[in-house]
Amino acid sequence: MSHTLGLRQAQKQKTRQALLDAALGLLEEQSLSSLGLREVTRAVGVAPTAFYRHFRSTADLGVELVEAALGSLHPMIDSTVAAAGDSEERIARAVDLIAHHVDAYPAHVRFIARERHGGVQPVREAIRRQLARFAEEVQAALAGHPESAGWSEEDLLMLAGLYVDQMLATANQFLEAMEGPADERDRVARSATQRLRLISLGRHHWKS
Amino acid sequence: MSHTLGLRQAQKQKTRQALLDAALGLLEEQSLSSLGLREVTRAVGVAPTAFYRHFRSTADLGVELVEAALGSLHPMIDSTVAAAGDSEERIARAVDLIAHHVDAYPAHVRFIARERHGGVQPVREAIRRQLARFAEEVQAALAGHPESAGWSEEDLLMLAGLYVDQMLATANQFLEAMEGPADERDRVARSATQRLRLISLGRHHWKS
DNA sequence: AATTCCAGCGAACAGTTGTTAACTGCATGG
DNA sequence: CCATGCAGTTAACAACTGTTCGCTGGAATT
Repeated sequence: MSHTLGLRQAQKQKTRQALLDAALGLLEEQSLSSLGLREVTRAVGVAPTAFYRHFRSTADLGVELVEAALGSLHPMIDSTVAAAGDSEERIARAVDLIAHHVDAYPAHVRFIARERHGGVQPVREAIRRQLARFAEEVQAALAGHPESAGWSEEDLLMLAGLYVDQMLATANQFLEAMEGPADERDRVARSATQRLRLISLGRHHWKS
Repeated sequence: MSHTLGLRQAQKQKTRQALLDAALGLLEEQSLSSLGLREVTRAVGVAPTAFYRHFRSTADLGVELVEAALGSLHPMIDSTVAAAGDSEERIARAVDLIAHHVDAYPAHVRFIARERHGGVQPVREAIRRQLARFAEEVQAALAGHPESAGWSEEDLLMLAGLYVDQMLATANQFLEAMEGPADERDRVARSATQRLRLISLGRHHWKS
C-alpha cells in the first residue's frame, strides 16, 4: 500500500524526524512552552527558517510528539489487560512492561508527564484525547473479564481510568528512579505491584 | 512571637507578595521554565531589577510558590484521614474538601500539577519533598485506624501514596471540569468517590 | 531537454531577554 | 538630627527570539 517515497520526500522526512528527535532531547530539561524554534534548528544544524517547512510552530511539533509517544502504545493495552492468566500474572506482566518501556523510551515518558498538565493547550488536549482513548480501550478489555459481571459501564470506565492513571504514575516513578540508586527501581516495582494488588482486591469485592 | 514589622519590611513584603501573585497569574497559561523575570516585574509595575531584591531567579520564586501552595495544607490531612466516622463519611468529606480547595485556589492547584513534572529541577524537588511529607502524614494517620492492624509499614506507605496520588488526580479533574459544562463537576465528584470506595474496599480485604 | 517545484539558506527586522552598574529617596537606628 | 541601610530606579549591554523576504540548487514532472 505505502508507495515508496521519492528521494525528495525521503530527505524531507529525514530532517523532519531530526527536528522531532532534537526537540525531544531538548525537552528533557525544559518545558515545551519555553522551547524555541531556533534552539531546535540549531541542534539539528539547519537554518531557523527550515523549521517552517515542517511545523507551523513549536506547539504544532509538540502535538506530533504526542502521537509519537502514545500513538504506537495502543496495541499494548489488549495484550496485557485482556491477556491470559490470573490477575496476579497480569499485574506482574503490566509492571514489567512499564519498566521496560521507560527504559526504552525515557524521553517520551518524561515528555508526556511534563506536558500532560503543561503550558501549551493544544498539546494538553492531544494528550487528554489519547489517554481518554486508552481508558476506553482498557474499559473494553475489562468488560471481557468474567469478574466484570454486574458492573455498570460507568463503574467500568472509572476502574479503567484508575488503571490508566496508575500506569502513568508508575512510569514516572520508574523515571525518577533512573537517576538514583539502583535498588530504587526494585522498590518502585514492588510498590506498584502492591498498588495494583490492592486495586484488584477492591475490584473483586465490588458490590458483592 | 512574630515581631511587628517596621514600615520598611512591611513594604518589602508587600511587593514581594505582589511578585508572587503576579507570577502565579502568569503561570496559568505557561510553564515556569518560560516565565521571564521582566514579565513578572512588568505585571507588578516595578523595575526589572527590583526582582533581585526578593529572588535570585524565577526558579527561586517557584520554590517559594510551592511552599505557598502546599505548605499550609498539612493540617487538612489529619482532619480528614484521622477524622471520626466510617470510611464512607470520610470519603464524602475528602472529595468535598478537594472540590472546595480547587474552587478557592485554582491557580495553586494548576501550578502544582504543572510543575510537579515540569522543567525546573529545584521546583520539582520541592514538590516531591512536600508530597513525600503528605504521604508520611497520611501513613501516620492511617496507622491510627483499627483496620490497619496487621499492616506492614511498607504497605501502609504504599496505601498512603496511592491516596496522595488520588488526591492530586481528583484535584486536576476538578480543575479541568471548571472550564467545561457545569454537570462535569458532579461527574468528577462521583467518579472520585467511586475510586476511593474501591480503594477502601481493597484495603478492608487486604491479607485476610 | 526544458520546466516547474520546493526544501533549505542568508540576511535583516523589531522586539525580547537576564544581568551589570551606579543612582535616589526614604525608613531606620544611634 | 544625622548617618547608615536598602528597596526600588534608570540606563545600558550583549545575546537571543519569531517571522519576513528573496534566493538557490537539485529533484520531479512533462
